[in-house]
Amino acid sequence: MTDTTRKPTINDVAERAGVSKSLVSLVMRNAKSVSDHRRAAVLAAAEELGYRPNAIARSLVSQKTHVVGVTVSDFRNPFFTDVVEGIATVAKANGYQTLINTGDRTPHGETEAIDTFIQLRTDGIILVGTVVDDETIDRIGTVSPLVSASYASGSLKIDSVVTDDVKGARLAVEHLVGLGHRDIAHITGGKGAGANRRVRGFRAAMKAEGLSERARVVEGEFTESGGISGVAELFGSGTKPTAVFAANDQAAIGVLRGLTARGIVVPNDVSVIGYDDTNLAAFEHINLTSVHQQRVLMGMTAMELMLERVAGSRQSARCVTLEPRLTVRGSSGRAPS
Amino acid sequence: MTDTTRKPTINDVAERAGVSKSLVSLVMRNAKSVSDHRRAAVLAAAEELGYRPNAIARSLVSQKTHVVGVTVSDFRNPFFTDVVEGIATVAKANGYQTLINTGDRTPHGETEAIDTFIQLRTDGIILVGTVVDDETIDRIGTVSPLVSASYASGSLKIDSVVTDDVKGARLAVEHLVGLGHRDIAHITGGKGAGANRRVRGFRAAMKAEGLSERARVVEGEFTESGGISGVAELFGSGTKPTAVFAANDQAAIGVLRGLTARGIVVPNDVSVIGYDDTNLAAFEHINLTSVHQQRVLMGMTAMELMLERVAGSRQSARCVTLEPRLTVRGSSGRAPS
DNA sequence: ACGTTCCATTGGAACGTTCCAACCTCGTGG
DNA sequence: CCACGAGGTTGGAACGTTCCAATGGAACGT
Repeated sequence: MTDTTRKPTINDVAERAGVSKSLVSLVMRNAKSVSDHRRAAVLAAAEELGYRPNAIARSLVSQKTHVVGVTVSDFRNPFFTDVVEGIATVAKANGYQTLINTGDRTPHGETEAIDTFIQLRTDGIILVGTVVDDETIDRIGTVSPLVSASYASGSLKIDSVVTDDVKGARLAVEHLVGLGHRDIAHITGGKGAGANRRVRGFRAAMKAEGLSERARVVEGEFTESGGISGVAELFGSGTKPTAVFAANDQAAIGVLRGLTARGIVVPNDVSVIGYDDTNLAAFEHINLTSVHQQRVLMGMTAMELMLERVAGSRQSARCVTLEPRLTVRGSSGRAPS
Repeated sequence: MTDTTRKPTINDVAERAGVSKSLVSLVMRNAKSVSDHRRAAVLAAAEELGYRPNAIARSLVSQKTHVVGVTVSDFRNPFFTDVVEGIATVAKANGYQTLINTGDRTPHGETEAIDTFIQLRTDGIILVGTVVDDETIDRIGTVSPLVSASYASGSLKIDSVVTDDVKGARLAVEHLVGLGHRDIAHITGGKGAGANRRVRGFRAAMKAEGLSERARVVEGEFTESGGISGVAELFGSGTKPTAVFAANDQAAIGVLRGLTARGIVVPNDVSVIGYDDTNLAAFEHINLTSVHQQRVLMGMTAMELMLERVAGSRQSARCVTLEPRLTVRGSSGRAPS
């Protein structure tokens, strides 16, 4: 009562209800061994004062925050927002909050974001499409439960959940070859999470089809401009491909744009395939054939792995692999004869 | 030294460096009145132990968390992610973290999310495109600094930042009228934030043009399906419009889709205008004329208002209005004669 | 030589909870 | 009638920081 602006504490409630703070604490956590009339009195007092338990103080003593930190490399990429949605859904269902941070796509920024989580003592950290190196991941893994989504870390300390990108790339190649394409190019995702596996998958699949020497690979990025510059390189010199497999949907959209600007018609002249099968690909006016990733499931699985770790029910590292599949739309068609 | 797994505390560092915990505290907050050799000793000890200050304990005594809670109604709408990006940028630049939560688009879910923020004692709360009612907003405003983005609350306790949607709608109408259109329809955003203002602006602008009786308004939603059903209604019966103004880009994309399905050519037969001017509108294959909102600026402004409140440098409520402008692309053209 | 000021440093009291051992008060069985 | 256990309740000690008043020197001017 001394200061009317200050938020009421457990002691204020106790005083008003005429009980000890310990009893208020028990009521707030609805313990069973509390008599009905006391419980009612406490709840009434709490209601009257507008008391809300202080999660900060609670965390300090219980050594649990019920918050998991999530770093996401790019907020604008719908792939990531879907993964985050999956994480948030499972988190909320289990009484966890999510603290979201973006590392500005740089290793340094992301490391800083992670450090903040450590200082905040989040119960765990989930990296979505991380760009930090394995050594750093390993180091953090010793300090905090850590799960990586969309990037398979080499570290033995942490869990990860990824799509089988090698297979995803193979699905794309097989589809194109089935349509009669032989000169197929891949625009990579640069240093982005999963980019390596897609390149390897592409090369392996082309080899399996006996098309190794016709496979072209050019360096790109997981962005629209990455796709545009890839097209410039592919169609500037050398044998022009009849099909382009881009490392993600945003890059594929850049490819569509680059091709249109050159007067090349999709899919009549050139077929295009993306990766992720985001909502973008599904828009009728884009209508992009794309390798589907189970994005929301990826996020949900990541959070489930985290819950196992937090509960201490599992010590060993686990890597969950999700199956890709191909969603065929209008941007891929028969190879020109 | 008793427990090797436990995280080191300020006392461990103090002991190792041979100083008091108070001095360690000073070094950690890099206060100036510390001798160089002691500072070096403390930093060395901290480094060796891998000490990271516990932000929880710090918050408890300082009564500041340096975290702001952000509720966002729909993660998948790129408009919101841009606003959040603006918030996060300014927050980070000022040493604040953002805790993001989605209320599952329901008032109840959002209220719950807000309550969690209150228990966590976030320094403030920013609502992005909120769906909760004015009364609740008002109540929360007495407990915590509160800023609403994209929705102008009637509450006098809280700050808000919105786009001048009445003017935005007028820009759309004037553009269409300038192209010779007279039968113009509007598909609304239903109960979404800002939807009302856009309807009012549309009606007012049509009236100003002397076209009140030719204005058609049908109920929609801020989603693709909202646009599709709007088209079904508009072109199912009654005078068919030559131009459709949708309440946001996602709905406009639904409109494009619905029109294409009916064999109606854009913009030759019908012109379409969206709202938000998201990245979607800019995609070459969508190429949508749209009313531009300064999304990132909206987020940045919201966070700046929050900072003023947190610093206590302002008590009175403020409502910042941002200017819309029209981005003309390929989906709007001259009215058919 | 002696106050005075200033700087570096310190221990103890907060902050608002939970946890734990201890304490009543019954009722019950021996 | 007493020992015992169980249910309900309590005060004090954590948790890991920051804040504050106090301390001990060193430097300074007179």
